[in-house]
Amino acid sequence: MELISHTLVMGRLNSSTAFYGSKVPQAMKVATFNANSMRVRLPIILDWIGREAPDILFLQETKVQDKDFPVNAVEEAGYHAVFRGQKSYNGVAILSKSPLDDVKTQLSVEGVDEARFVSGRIGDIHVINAYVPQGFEAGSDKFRFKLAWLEHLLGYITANYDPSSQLLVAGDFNVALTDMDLYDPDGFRGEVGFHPDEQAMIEGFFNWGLVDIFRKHIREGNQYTFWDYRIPSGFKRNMGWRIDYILGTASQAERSRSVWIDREARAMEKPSDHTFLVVEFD
Amino acid sequence: MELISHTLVMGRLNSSTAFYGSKVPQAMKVATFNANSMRVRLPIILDWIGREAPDILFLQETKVQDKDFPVNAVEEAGYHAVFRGQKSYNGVAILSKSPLDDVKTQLSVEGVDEARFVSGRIGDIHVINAYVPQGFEAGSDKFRFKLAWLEHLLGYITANYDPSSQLLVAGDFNVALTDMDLYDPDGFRGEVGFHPDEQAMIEGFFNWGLVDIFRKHIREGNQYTFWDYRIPSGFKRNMGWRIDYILGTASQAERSRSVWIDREARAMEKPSDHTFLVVEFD
DNA sequence: GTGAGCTCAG
DNA sequence: CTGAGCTCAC
Repeated sequence: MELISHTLVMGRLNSSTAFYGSKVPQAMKVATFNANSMRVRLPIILDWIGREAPDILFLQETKVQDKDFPVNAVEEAGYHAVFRGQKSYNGVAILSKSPLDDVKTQLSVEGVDEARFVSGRIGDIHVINAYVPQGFEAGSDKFRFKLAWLEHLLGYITANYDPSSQLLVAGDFNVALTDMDLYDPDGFRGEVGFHPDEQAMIEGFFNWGLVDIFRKHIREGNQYTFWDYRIPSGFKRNMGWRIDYILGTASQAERSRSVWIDREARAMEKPSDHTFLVVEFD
Repeated sequence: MELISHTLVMGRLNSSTAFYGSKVPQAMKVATFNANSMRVRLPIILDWIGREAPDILFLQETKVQDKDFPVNAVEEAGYHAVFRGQKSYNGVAILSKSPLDDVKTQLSVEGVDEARFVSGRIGDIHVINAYVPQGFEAGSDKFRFKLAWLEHLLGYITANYDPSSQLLVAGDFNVALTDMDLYDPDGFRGEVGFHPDEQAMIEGFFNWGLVDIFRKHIREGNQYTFWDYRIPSGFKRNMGWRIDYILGTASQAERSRSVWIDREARAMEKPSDHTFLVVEFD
């Protein structure tokens, strides 16, 4: 499908198109993936979008400066790309079949302007891609920055969007929410990534009106999107964390039909430590 | 073919073999290759020995410590390996169909014991593999060390071998001898790699009785074994140097039938900056 | 330009 | 364990 984009509504659409001027949403597929290097994972990403044809793919940890972002390869695959990167760390991108409007790539927190945020709009669908700071260690400065960044993001959302709007917030939140969401809850309770202060921040997103679309559909545990490279055979032993999310306002949660985690992408050459989380909408 | 090895002469050969106890040399193929990393070039090397089936392959710049040398892969390809490596730099190895006897891996010069030398014997054929220091810059300490190392190698040869013996000395000498042997002789005259002092040292090897087997067979220029990575399209433009050699005593030069440089190996994935130099013997 | 190995971060 | 980017050497 193609989303009805702003430019189309503005009049460039020819009269034979069914949904001209309509606000009726169309089926779409959305995915998020912490690539852990756009350049290293480019073959996996091109293969994946070739096979799965998502309408929108949110990418985190692209670890590539804008001048080196592989725009051509992405465009040859039939996608538009918006991105903001920096040297070595962080970096986010949104690939989409239809171009993104109203693009924003900055969310400065405490004067720190890391490449962790991209937002935009495709037709009536508003999208935010977030790469939440990892936080290093509970109680550390980096941990406090993580909480501040989450608070700032939520503040930005409440100030700029309405719970009744069509909004998706996807990305790597670096927080597991419940005992179902990581392989050793007792071992990590109170540690970074599984700390009550982080979880309370995420609850704030829910309280505002965002829904964890994966959890709406799937109630089982042991469903992870991240496996630490440092744990020997961690993927095979499924010692992972569910820390990547696709959140949606009520309207989006409502029209979400199915959700799945692509464990196959981990069988490819040079897998990332994360994998693809996918939501399909009616 | 299989060379008549020491162990065979010692009695393990069955009586149907033609050359039992004989000193008559058999046809063999010998090659030298500066791998510039044994680990990175392993696919190229395995492919090459699989296709070309050399009896002996001399390798330089293996850049791998002995504990990490890919012995298994080499043995699975049907070769014995002797090697001496160090971290990051230098490193030499000899792969051979028949095992090498009387292996020596040390040639300490001025107290510096870098991994630049392996010698051994297969039957009556004595072999030396040398990775001569690059020399940095004419007149530098490293340049003087290069000359000292060459002098020491020649002294070692004259002290331990006889010009009438069957001796091969192969490797990367990091010296071009004449204007035919590099792409810009006037540009590099007197520079490291094309300096009269280095050339005089190599002449010493010839004066003792070693023959540059390539040059015995091929009189043309523009025949190179090394192309500096840093020169844009240097290989395509054939801006190279002939600095790798297979030298032999008179008896070996005599029975050398043909010599060639394998430019095809440079078309493979991740080519080295050097390529294979090959001599076939009757 | 390329490889090794180091530091930093995850 | 993995990636980036740095230094070093060639």
